[in-house]
Amino acid sequence: MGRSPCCEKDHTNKGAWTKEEDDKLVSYIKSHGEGCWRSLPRSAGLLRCGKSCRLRWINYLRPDLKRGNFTLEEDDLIIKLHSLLGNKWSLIATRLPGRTDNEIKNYWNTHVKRKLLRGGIDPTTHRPINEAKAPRDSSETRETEDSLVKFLSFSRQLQKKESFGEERNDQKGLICKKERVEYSIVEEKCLDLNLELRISPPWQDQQHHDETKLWFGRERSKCTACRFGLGNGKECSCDNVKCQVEYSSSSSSHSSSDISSSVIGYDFLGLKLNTSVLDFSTSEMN
DNA sequence: AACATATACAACCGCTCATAA
DNA sequence: CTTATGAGCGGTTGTATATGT
Repeated sequence: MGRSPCCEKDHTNKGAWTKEEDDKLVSYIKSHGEGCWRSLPRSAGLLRCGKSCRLRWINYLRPDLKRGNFTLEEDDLIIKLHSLLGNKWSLIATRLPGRTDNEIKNYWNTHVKRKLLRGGIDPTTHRPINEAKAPRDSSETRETEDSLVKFLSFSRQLQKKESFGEERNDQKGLICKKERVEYSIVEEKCLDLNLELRISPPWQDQQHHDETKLWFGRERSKCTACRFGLGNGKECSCDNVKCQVEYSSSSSSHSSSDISSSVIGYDFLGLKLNTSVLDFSTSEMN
């Protein structure tokens, strides 16, 4: 026995919303609030499916939506979050106030994906395209990070130039150099993603939490493994003394040899991190 | 000007998950 | 425990607009 349909399809409008429908939906939600989407269309006098109303409200009519082009910072954040979370658009959207999952998804598919490809990065794996199929090890983790940094730099230059009317040369997407504007982009060496992610084990104190925040912020420059709390483990590829101290203190209950199969902590989403390589697709829910 | 193709994005569809009965 | 239901998510499609030929 199949599920009953979410709404009566025969008597509902489909396709683009009219101004009148928008007004009805907005005024109804303003006076009654967001509630039962199934019954809302009838109550609001709309010949629409509840799902359609919800989508229209969330993606287009909500007053707190930020319209307009994505900023460079939003661009960077989306790329970084996607490298961590994959196609979890709703999670990504929670980190971009005023942006919806649908908007980010569309933006990704129409803009970011193409830019990554142009920069030689596989948009799915966030790794260099020519190495996308090779097995991952610590040196490649570092290369991936380097590629990401290079791409972000490239992306910024491209966006600046495009905004000043630079021409793109043929299908290869090459930039034609013009004398007019030369931007010197000083790219910070570290990825400046400040998610306030707390991947460290829950027993750790506030001081450590503050340090973790620092590390994910601009102040520290660490390898990927260290930023994910795996410092000095086999994934660690930097010689950051701070990483080594951190690793030895946070892993006092287990040896470095067994960390790969241990629960190393919980991230901000409540995902249990239990492998040496941060892989959200296989992490269990806490 | 007319047509073809590419692009952007709103909207839809089918599925999963959470929850109440 | 099972089933029905609503909410939400992510993939896909449809369509308007822009650009190229």
